Amino acid sequence: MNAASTEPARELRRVRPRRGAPEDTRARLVAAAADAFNRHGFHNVDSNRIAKEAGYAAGTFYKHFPDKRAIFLAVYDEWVAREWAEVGQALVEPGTARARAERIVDLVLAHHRRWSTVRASLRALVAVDEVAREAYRGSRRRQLAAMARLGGPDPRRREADALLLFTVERAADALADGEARALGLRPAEVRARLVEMVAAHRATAPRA
Amino acid sequence: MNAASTEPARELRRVRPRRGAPEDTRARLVAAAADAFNRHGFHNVDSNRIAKEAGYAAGTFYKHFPDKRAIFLAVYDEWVAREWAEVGQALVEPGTARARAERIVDLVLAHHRRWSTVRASLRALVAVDEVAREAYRGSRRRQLAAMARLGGPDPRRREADALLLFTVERAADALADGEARALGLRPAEVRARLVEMVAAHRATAPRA
Amino acid sequence: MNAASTEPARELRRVRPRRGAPEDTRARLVAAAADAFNRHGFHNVDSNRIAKEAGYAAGTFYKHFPDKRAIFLAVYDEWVAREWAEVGQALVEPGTARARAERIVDLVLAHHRRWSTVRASLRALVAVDEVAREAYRGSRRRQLAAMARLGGPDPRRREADALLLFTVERAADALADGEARALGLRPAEVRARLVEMVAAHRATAPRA
Amino acid sequence: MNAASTEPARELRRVRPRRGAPEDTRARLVAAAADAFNRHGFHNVDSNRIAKEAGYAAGTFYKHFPDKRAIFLAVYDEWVAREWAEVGQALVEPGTARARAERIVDLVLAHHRRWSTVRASLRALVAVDEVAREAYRGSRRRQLAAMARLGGPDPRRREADALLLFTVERAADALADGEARALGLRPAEVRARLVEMVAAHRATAPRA
DNA sequence: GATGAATGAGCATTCATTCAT
DNA sequence: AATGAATGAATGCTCATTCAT
Repeated sequence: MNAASTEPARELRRVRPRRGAPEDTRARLVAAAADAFNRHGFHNVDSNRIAKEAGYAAGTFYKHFPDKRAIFLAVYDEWVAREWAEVGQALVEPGTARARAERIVDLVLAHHRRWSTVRASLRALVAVDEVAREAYRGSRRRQLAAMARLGGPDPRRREADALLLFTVERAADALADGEARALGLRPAEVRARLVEMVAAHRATAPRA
Repeated sequence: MNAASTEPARELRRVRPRRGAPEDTRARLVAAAADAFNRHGFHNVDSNRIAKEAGYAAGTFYKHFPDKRAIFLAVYDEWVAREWAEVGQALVEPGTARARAERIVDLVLAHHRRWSTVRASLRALVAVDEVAREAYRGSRRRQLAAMARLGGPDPRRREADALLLFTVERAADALADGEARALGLRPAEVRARLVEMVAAHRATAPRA
Repeated sequence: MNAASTEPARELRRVRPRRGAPEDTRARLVAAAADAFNRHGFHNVDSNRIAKEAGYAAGTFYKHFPDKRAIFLAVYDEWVAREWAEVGQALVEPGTARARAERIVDLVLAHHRRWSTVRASLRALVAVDEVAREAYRGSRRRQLAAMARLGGPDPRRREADALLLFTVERAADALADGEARALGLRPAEVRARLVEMVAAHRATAPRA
Repeated sequence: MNAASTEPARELRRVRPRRGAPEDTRARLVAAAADAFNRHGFHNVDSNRIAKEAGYAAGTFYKHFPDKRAIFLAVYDEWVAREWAEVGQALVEPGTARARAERIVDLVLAHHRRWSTVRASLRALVAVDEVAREAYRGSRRRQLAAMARLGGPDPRRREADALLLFTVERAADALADGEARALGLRPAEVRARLVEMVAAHRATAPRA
């Protein structure tokens, strides 16, 4: 009924009960994992540490996830879910196409800033791990399908949608992980150009 | 003076001498590493294996590289050197801007196809490792500087250059690693759009 | 008064009550454990799994058994009790010594077939675990004493009894676990020889 | 040319060189493993401990054996090789059939005393592990074939051979692991009966 | 009596790296 | 320059057991 409904309804208390609801434990583990993966990358995080940082013993981890990859993909799922929810929200808010484009670009930038290292880890994992690849691609397919629905039934635009997506994402990565700054790019200028591209794209235009 | 000069001058014999020139050993190790990293990703390759597949004993590796990261960066250096040499070559060849753009896009696509997994590994490593980050960014700075030189002294175009670079690279990644196909994108259409973007960009225009 | 009296009198209902009689719970756990131990061997079975397969939660197991070894020994006790009951029955049934011998050998073969893996686990455990050793040896002592009682008060025959027991058991193991077949032994021939040995042994002769 | 040729030619020095011949390392690991398995059983021994007790670091183990099962089977192989060599020797030594039978029984008893726990572990493993099963059965097949060769070409005796083998082994186990004593069996009497059985068996008769 | 989430010590295995030869 | 046996810290994962509910 309200935007907050995409947030976990249950507030995770700092002092956890000795025996909590599984979904709370899972959520705490995912939160700790997101943090750890984002700080150190998939391969520099170990499952014992995730558990400990979530406030649990090593073994608890494996009651909730079969392995490290699984929690990584859960982290990915959560990131995607949040990003889509917010972008979806931004798309239906009133205002000019440009205002919408600005909101979307800023949202994406914020998300990439938040998930920068996890993003890089994910792509590296996807390159090499079949299961991760399937999870990733499924998610991407749904994302592109959603974009297509926004733009009406012109299948020839699929490639245009994808290219815009790629550009915005790659630029957001560069802004998020410091590459843009290292290259001497002015963030505001990059952002402005992204906004322009998004605004120009029919997918963000109001539905006819 | 010709493209072949970027190739290793010395032909690496299959049957290596028991005690060869250091640069040959190094080259063989880098070649084996490139292959392994590209097949399995940085973290799934072990240094003993690289040595063995290059035809050496485990210890030999550490006579030529201080650690695994170092040889990974050497692989990166080689990839970049080859790509730039070829793209540089393509830029000065005669023909229309569109023909040049096609050559460049095809070159980049070929390179991304060849290095797809290493690319993903590199970005994951860069996200997390200071030394790799410096190496990567230095290389990127030089690349952007080269693009800037092509386009004349308009500093405001720096961001445009970078965005084009990002788009082409990200799209090439998607084509190379199967993401494009998984998303139902038509490779020819993606390529055509990239060619268009490159051709339209002033950096590929003949120098005034 | 009849053979069935060694069977659990109480029929274990499939749908167990949330809170049943302790002996029922125990029986269900032992049955599940027997099955699991026999399928995978003592060390490849975990107590949580036993509980779950008996239809209980992990903790319930420890309300009824102090540890995994204890339930294993309970399984052993049950196997022994059933085997003795049946063999004892066979011994008092009418017929020739040979017919009795056949019944006994077939019974033993059937039991070994049923308990083959548990038997191997037991001996491995006994070799290494003091408590299991005591339980096992007590049971064996009673068994040999029973055989001795059958044969009258000739203490010099103790070794002969034991050797027959060993031979029949070892051969039954080989038939049960596939070793005999792997060695190219003909089951019928092995059985025939066992029957002969048992028939010839005075323990199976009718009491004087 | 002499019996000693079945012994390792190379004397393993207590103070090992930092970098020895692989076969020495392997031999030391197998010796340590034999000891450990025999003391604590397969499942209560860990590979790190084997390595440490052989005087090596944990990782060294895995340079010589793929896993714990492999070294266990190597221990088994060595035990079998030694036992066969000694029994083979005893069979061709001069003397009466009875003297030969005594030597053989005593040899087998000594071996079972030495390997008692490993034997129990092996059978438990064989019950549950395909690879161990194959290794075990191959070895047993060869053993029975060797017995058959001793006794001439009477295929109907295969079962008799096997039953004798089973009886001697099982009794030797009982004597070795304390079961015989616990059952009140007199070792000398058991031994005497075994000798008798072996002497009576044609396999130990001099070749016609 | 039963639950089931949580525990935490333990274990098999890996791999970047060293160094005596 | 090359070898390759050896290292040992690290890590993913298991499982018997506990205890608050």
